[in-house]
Amino acid sequence: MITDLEHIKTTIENKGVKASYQRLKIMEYLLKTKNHPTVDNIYEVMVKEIPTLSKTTVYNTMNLFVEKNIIKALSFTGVETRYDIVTQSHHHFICNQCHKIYDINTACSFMCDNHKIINGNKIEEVIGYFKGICKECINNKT
Amino acid sequence: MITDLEHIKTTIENKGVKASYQRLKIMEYLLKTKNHPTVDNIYEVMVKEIPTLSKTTVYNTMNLFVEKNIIKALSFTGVETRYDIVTQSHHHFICNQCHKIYDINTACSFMCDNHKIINGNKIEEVIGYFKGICKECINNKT
DNA sequence: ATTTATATTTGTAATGATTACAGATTTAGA
DNA sequence: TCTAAATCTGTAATCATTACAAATATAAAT
Ligand SMILES: [Mn+2]
Ligand SMILES: [Mn+2]
Ligand SMILES: [Zn+2]
Ligand SMILES: [Zn+2]
Repeated sequence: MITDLEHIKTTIENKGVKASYQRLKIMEYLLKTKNHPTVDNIYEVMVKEIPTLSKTTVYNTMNLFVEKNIIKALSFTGVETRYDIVTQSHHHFICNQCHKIYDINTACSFMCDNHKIINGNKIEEVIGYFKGICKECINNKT
Repeated sequence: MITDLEHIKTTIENKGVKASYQRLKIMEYLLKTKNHPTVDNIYEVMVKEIPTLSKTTVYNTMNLFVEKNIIKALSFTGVETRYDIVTQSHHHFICNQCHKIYDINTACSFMCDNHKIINGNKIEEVIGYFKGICKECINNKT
């Protein structure tokens, strides 16, 4: 996994985003931990490395990254938006107990991306996710 | 379609909800217009019939109805929660242009409800919806 | 019918995520 | 170095929703 700052720099600059120190470090964090973080998650971790960091900068950076298709914004039933460094279409499993988010990459009829039209309506995006109890939480239940 | 107030009364009382005037009228509205309204939508319409109506009552009523499985709360990517009088599992198409919400009832592999376990995680609920341009908006595009 | 207890409604204040905005700082170019 | 543009920062505003307590309505008891 490439998390070298130079590589990250070229990666985001190729997407048309100037690579400021804050943006680089936030991008590094997103690549390192692919855990669908909230703005708060990112802020809490990054402010330790960048003590002057403002939460507004995290919001601005997330919005910019989404706009430039560097990340995807996910909004599950909860309140806070979550961000996904994996932009290719995939779905998620959200644990009702520990609230962890898992990527679902197995080929699943879930995404019938092949239906381009449904009831006469033109599909541009298919959003889907599962909710339930995750593997870990099942095992931890004695 | 049964929208007679007496019928509505027994319907919601069968679900264990006392049928106050506000609750009855709100339920009547939900049954009449099955358009996945927001709290604001409901309030704006109902306050004309019940001038003393408080928006808090609409919130309280929606939360109670959801709790008692009379309606379902839907949260798409937007901000406001929408409410669905149709509680049986089905999916939706949201128009990116006119923001109308359509029910998708056609048998669609989309909902692989049959997978009870995915990657070891126990599925309790499958959430899915499509986004795109709806039939009407396509036709209105000259 | 009058009193009393319980449930519901109402209005306002609080919360929490996100955005708006303007001043401070950094970066890049002349 | 000097200047202009971009970025960052902190605070105030916004907006959906909830918390809460007082007011009202409903039901039960006398
Ligand atoms: Mn993901
Ligand atoms: Mn529906
Ligand atoms: Zn879990
Ligand atoms: Zn439309």
